Amino acid sequence: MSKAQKDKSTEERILTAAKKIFVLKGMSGARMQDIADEAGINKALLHYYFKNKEQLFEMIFMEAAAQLFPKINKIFDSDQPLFEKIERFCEEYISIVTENPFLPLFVINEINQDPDYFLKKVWAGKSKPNPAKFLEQIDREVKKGTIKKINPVHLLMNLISMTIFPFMGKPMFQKNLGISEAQFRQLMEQRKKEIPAFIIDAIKK
Amino acid sequence: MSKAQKDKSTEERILTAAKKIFVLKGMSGARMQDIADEAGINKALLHYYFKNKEQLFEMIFMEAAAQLFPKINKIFDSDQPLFEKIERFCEEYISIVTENPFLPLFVINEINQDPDYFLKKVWAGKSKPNPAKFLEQIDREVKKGTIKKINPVHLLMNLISMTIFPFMGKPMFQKNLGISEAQFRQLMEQRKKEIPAFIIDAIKK
DNA sequence: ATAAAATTTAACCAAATGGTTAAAACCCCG
DNA sequence: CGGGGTTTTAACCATTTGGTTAAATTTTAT
Repeated sequence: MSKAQKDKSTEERILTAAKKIFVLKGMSGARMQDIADEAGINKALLHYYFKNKEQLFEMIFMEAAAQLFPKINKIFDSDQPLFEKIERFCEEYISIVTENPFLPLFVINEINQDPDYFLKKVWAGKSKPNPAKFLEQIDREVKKGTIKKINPVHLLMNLISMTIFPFMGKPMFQKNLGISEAQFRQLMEQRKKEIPAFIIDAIKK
Repeated sequence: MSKAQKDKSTEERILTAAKKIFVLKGMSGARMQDIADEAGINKALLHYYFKNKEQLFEMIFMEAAAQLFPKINKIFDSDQPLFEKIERFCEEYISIVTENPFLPLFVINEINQDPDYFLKKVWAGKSKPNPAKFLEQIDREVKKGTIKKINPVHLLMNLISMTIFPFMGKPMFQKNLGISEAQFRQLMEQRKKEIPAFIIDAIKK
């Protein structure tokens, strides 16, 4: 059992352990025994708290998705100017993911396993994302002549890609560029400013 | 058995089937029975051709990695001017991945499962990537004053992120933006020009 | 035609895995 | 102290899964 868990309640410890294992190995790669071990308990007690693997997985997945998605929507749906939105998105998103570096790969993975099922689950009831507002905002700026002509979808893809992908490709980048953990963190910290600057340079007239 | 496979040799059909299943479900999610079914044969024959799951998986993974990595290196290591390299990379990479949309997620996934093992395997013997040359080239352009001051590592990350990520987030983008298969292909086709233009706009003085 | 190779059938095995159970031990609160 | 919820122990079960085997059948090349 890892140190950080000793004081927490058993249920909390199970959830923390399950998150770690599921996020690391995915649904099919995770073993209930691994989760029990990680939580410092036995399998019987694990099932005493959670009926089965699927139910536990769904809790973890939903929590992970809730950590990643609603924040995007809130920023994109706000009434800030375009450039400020871009800056805020990078800032907040990189902060979240720096603390949970494996979340994006995990979530995207499981979504790819069954897009209809998981995406319906994710925006069930609450914050279904409304990219329309953000896309229209870009369109307006283009027509105003504030920024260069660009298909808003490409701009959105560029923003999200540059923000998220480095975390998914982390081991690859690290091995190929000889980057330490500390250096990687520092790079990601820089990207909070670097990406908005890059984008603004690319689109402003 | 899918139509495209009827004429191919059994071994080829197994490899095609295995690629499809492994790439879709990952090592832990893939079932030997699924591969046999997909290849239109039975499990006994599958093991008649391939000793075990690990050996088969490694062939598929190596083939997938070989499809993705060496081409990057060749472009980055060439003697073309910077802007041409960027254009060529986007062009060729998007072409490859359009025909194999699940490859990047698959490879990145398995690399994350065991970075040391898989990355050692990938650059075993042959094309270990040499990003140094590309990074130095960027540095030279910066010093020459041709492009704005930028950390080459960020530029490299931006380029690779924008090129690859949209394929990994495909279902997410499709659901959220209401994009059909045809529209997605068209968007990716556009990105062959869009990304280089975007980058060049961002960095040229 | 015949031998060799490829393929199917079908049964089987062992290990891994998700899940259950019942009894005992532990712990905390009234 | 006593009882209710918690946790352990340890055995057990059913299913899934990777892998094997042997015999029968089909295909292919000589």
